[in-house]
Amino acid sequence: MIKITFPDQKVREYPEGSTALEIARSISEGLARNVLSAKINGVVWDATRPIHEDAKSQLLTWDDAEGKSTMWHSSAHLMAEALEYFYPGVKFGIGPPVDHGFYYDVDLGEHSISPEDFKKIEDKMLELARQANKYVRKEVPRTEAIEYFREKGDEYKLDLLEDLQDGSITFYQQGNFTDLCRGPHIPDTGYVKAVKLLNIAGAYWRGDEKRKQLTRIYGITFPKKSQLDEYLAMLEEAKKRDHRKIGKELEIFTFDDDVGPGLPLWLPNGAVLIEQLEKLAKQTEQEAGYQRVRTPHIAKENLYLTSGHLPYYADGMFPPMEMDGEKYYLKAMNCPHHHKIFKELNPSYRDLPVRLAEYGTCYRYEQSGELFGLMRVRSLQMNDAHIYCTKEQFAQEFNAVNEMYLRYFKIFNIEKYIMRFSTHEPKKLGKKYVDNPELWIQTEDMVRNVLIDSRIPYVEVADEAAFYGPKIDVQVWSAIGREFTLATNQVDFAVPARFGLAFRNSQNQMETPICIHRAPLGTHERFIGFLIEHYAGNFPIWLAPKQLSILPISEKFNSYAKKVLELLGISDIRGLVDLRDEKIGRKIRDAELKKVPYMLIIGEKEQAENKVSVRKHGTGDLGTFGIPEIIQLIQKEIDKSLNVK
RNA sequence: GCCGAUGUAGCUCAGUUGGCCAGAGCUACUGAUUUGUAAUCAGUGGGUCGGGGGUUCGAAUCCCUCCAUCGGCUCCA
Repeated sequence: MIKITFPDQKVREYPEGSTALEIARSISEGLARNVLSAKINGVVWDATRPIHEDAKSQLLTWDDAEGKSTMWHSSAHLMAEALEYFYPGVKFGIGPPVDHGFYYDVDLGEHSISPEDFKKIEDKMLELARQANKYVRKEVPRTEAIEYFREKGDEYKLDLLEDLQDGSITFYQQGNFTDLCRGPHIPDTGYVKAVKLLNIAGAYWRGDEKRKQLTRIYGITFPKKSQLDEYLAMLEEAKKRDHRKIGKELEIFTFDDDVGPGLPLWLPNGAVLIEQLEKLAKQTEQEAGYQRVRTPHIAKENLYLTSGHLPYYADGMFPPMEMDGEKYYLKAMNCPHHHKIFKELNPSYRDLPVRLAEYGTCYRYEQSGELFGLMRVRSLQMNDAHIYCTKEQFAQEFNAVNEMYLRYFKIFNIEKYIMRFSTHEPKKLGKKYVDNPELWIQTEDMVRNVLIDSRIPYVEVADEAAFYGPKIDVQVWSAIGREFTLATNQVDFAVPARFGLAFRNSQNQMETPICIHRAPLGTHERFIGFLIEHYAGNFPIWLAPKQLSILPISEKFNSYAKKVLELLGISDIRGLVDLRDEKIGRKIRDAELKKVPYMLIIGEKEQAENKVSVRKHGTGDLGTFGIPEIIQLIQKEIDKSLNVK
């Protein structure tokens, strides 16, 4: 007998060799039907794999992320079986579960596949699923595994076997399909009740662009048909939030072929958004002791040779222009210019920290395939500043920056994010990273301590640092689920020395400052793109391009409406009058569709009483207000949004 | 940059096997209407069918090429 400990700490005894499925059945048949896999002593196992020793056990169902993963991993095998049926000789790369579904990388050889083929593959998968074929685990000696895939001619699996030790190799077989796989899998294919193939993409073998590109097929499966319908509905909803769609509808930005890819044109509404954002940032930074500077968009080659960017990152910059026998580059970052300003200021330790802020426009040559609406562009305005401080001041400065991030997140109601702390990889010192092992460790410790002390949740990832120091990136997700860096906070202990930056310390010795690169609002392009999706275009009133729309019932009230707009304008309220010869229902509809926060309706009664009827976007009629009252209402709402300390 | 898909009026789209001057709705403009909380009616205008080249008696439709966009991969200082 073995002792099984459940998550609630209850212990029960089972015969040696029992499976998670049998354990589930001993509790209830219903549970047994839902068990997809189990966590045995912290490792996810097949529900049908015998357990031979005392263990902590957690049964995994569709409600557990790991249960879903098991299902999707098995679904990848199911899709592989269907693919092999239609495309004999297909070779398989890897086929893992992902956040929403699974994919399989395949080499179709002579064949090709398009979305039109999805239906027949889905149908085949469902047919195979109905057969409820068992997923059978088999431990295989390495030589036998190699023999199997050599005979099958699958060089990708052979490549994978290169990295595997004898004794750790397992095959899983269901129906007519056998795969090299560590598992685990669901008990049989019958658990799959709904299948949807999502898209096709190219993917390099082992993620290496020098290797062959395979065809990646994405799909998702569910244990219930209704769950698939819900998922598809959710995808449709997400598409409605897409900043590219809303950005067009609300006339925020556009791209033009003659201007160039990745070079956004900000329409008047978009310009208001940026200006409001900058107004907030300037105010925040002024309070935090930053000074504003301004620098040109280009610089001579030598600046980037000094900074060390050119040898490493020339590919990411626009090619140089030649002028008077000199090469000039469009700046891809502001720091070198700011370093020069620091040098000119020639501060002593008494003047530190020096905090230089500039929302400089930078140009980066992103690969054409990388461009993505406002989220990934070639001209970008960084919410940039560089803080030069002493080692002693570092922790406090770094912490203050993090606090500024958190304050912004509160203002924008950003709740779903991850702080990603990127550190160096010692083996790559001198190549990818500046060769100064002590400083790396010392700086990373300083950053880690700040994070721990301020109890900011974070994840640490090795080998993702900047070449000049560790960094913290704030990761968020777009409406369609793509992850990207919103804000960044980087430590630089290397480049200031390259620029010969120094200050005189209290002992009258020259010392190199540490530099903190920080961009809490990332780039204004990406931040606005994110905000459009975050708010689905329903901006808080302080940001809204038009805060209200004044809607006269008929032409007779146009002049009173214009007067109201003028009065509101004196209080810095942004609005417009809908002077079109349309009925009020139409004007309201259009203002609602444009997501204008407030509509002021003006007719005979309002004009006579010197008042306005207020309708709130998405809410409806609020009743009649005097002009001072409406000003107060809006100003209160703005204060509430911005004063969140 | 790579794989795959897409590109028709300001916007959203139809035109699916090549065949009369390329269509619709919304927008815009003109007129009528003077309107009370999510679309008033009528008329008018608007398109090098992404660009270039080719096949054909004839191309939005077939082929080549370039550009852009979309989904991924790679990249992201």
